[in-house]
Amino acid sequence: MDELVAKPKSMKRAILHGIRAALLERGSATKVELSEILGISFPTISKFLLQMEKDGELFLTGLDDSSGGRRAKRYTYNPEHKLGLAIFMEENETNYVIFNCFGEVKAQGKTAPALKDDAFRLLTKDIEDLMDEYPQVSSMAIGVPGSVDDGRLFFIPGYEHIQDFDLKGHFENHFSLPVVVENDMNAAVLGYHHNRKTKHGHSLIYLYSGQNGPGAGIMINGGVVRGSTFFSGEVSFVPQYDDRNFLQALGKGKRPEQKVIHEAHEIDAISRLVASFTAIINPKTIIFCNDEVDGTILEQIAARSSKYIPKKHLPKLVASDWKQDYLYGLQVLGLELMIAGESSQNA
Amino acid sequence: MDELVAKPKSMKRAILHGIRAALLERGSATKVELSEILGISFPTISKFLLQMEKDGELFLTGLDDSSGGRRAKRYTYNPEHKLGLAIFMEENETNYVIFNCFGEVKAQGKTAPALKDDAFRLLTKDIEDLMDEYPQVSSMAIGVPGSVDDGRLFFIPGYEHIQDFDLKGHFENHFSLPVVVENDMNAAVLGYHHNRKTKHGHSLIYLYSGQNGPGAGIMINGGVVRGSTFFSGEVSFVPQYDDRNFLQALGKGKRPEQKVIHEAHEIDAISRLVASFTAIINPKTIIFCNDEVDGTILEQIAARSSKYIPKKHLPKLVASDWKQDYLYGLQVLGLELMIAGESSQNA
DNA sequence: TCCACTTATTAAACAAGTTTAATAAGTCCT
DNA sequence: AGGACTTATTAAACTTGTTTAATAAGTGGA
Repeated sequence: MDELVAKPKSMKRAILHGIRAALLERGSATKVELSEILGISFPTISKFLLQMEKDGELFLTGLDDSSGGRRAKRYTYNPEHKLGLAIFMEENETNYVIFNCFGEVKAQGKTAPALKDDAFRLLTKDIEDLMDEYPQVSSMAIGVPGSVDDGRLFFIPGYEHIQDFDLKGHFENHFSLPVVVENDMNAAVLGYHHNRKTKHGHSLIYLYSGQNGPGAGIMINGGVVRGSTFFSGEVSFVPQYDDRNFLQALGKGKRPEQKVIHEAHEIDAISRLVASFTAIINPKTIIFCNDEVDGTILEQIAARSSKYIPKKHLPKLVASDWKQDYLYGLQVLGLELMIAGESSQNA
Repeated sequence: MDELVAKPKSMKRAILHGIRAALLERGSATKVELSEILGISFPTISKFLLQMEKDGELFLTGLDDSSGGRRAKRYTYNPEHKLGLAIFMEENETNYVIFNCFGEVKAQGKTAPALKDDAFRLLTKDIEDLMDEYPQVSSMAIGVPGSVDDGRLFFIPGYEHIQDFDLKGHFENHFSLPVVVENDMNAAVLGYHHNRKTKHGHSLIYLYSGQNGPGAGIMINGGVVRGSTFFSGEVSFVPQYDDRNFLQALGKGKRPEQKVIHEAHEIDAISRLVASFTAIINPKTIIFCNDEVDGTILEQIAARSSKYIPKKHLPKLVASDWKQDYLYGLQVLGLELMIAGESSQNA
């Protein structure tokens, strides 16, 4: 009940943000379209587009076919105007991707694993070189396999020495550009959400039964669920049988190399988890990794789940490319930062 | 990625809303305080307060002690300026409460059970009389024991004849004032949230093991969780043991009159549910009804839960007055509608 | 080809909140 | 009691987006 949202101060930024977002979402637009979409008057849109065109932030890409009168000018966002950098910190390597505003990958590569030891200096140095090569990079999105609290590495299992490290602050200071740090599962669910253009109100759960134990990224009411101690999605601990929780029921460890899910006890454990999700959150969709399940398995899970929950309430079960959703999620986060920034030319 | 928020059109309403909310939250305020809290300039605040004072919407209640200079005028919201009506639809009766902006109850009573048969006409008539007596009522908040989709009664178990009835639309048309309809558990968790001034980001779960089977109201990221088929919180169905879900584990039906939880199998079932909540959502607090548990029981549940989940991640377990939280939740919803309205005098 | 009609764009008058300067109303110290 | 200093309030100039009117650029039919 405090802090008003609609301050005229933030208008300029909000309008700019809206124009950019709308333009990127639709690929191109006319001034009238933008005015209608954003609920901003035509003259104002006009003024902003003029400045943005001067700055090279957008192009005039042609004229619409006439609908009976003067033909409308159609504008397209310049995808190369700003670039984004996404960094994936994994156990044995750190991958990076440089992408433009359309999400097209401009460059990618691999650098030293930053999590192990105190290899942050190496990573920082590598990024410095990268930034020299691509000076148009204007935001960084970093994914890490652990819990994050506003850019601080709250807890990353196996890497206690970097616990509580303010990764966001570190890079923002060093490179003077906006940085966002996010947990890998949360980034993946966000990526899926945007990629499939899921409706805003729909809740999603991304379920991953990796070798470090299963985890879930949960999205409700358009926001990622973090949990009071950043423990949300740690579904290993869900009690499922008289004397076994989800992790124990999966019987992991016995087959470290075997990724695909197929045994009956696994199906039942996952189905019980689906039932728990449904009875508690009732999500629209549960997403599995497509290297762990296939259509047949999903059908088996769906059938088994309906033993526990009325069928009509069960979520849609789908398989998706985790790696790709993860990347897309980081891109979305980075893009958001790029879009939110103010005008380059302040004249 | 559409529909801008910060339209100058909505400024007037947003400012008015902010002033009202801030004034009600703090009890009273000076112009400078409001200006700082809301981030709105002093002259603007001044202009609005002038009009609101003319309209009788607030009072000048005195002067602050000087902090070295001219003493500041202190304004207080007039709690009687508008009244709200809260209606509780229950199985055997319909209760109503008329309250002012401070949440003080001005009148209350009981009327015909509206859910049974087609007794809506009776209820509508009763409310008409009530409105004649209290013409200052300017919002209605209705609580129902079932799922609600934007004011429509999506599903109320046992009352299929009113399924899909647009309760909100019905009353808004009839009385020409804003109406909100909410599920009872959701209203309760909302009420607890506001009553205890829980931080906005914290998630809460209100757990109720009523005689119609248990249910939960869930609040995450400041919003109520509804579920894709309005099935969220139906925790009966959570699989917990080899061959029993939560409802079956509670062993309900055997003791219809016995409300208090105390048997070991109940404790374990609830503890497993707490564990599931924690592993999935990791809420800050789980609220029980104080007529179902006491401090000892809560301690037993906490102890038992820690067998399933590391202690540091377990939520705080508290008991609260459900009826009161429910009322408070409806008041909050009604108040929100009252506050959101525009100025009475449009001159 | 000219003219009536559409639709896009530009220009001018308005509206509403902010910033900055001026004024009013106190307090505290000597 | 009188002045120096603080703080609240009011007034005037400014910024920025909107509304409304005017102009430009096309289209299609006689």
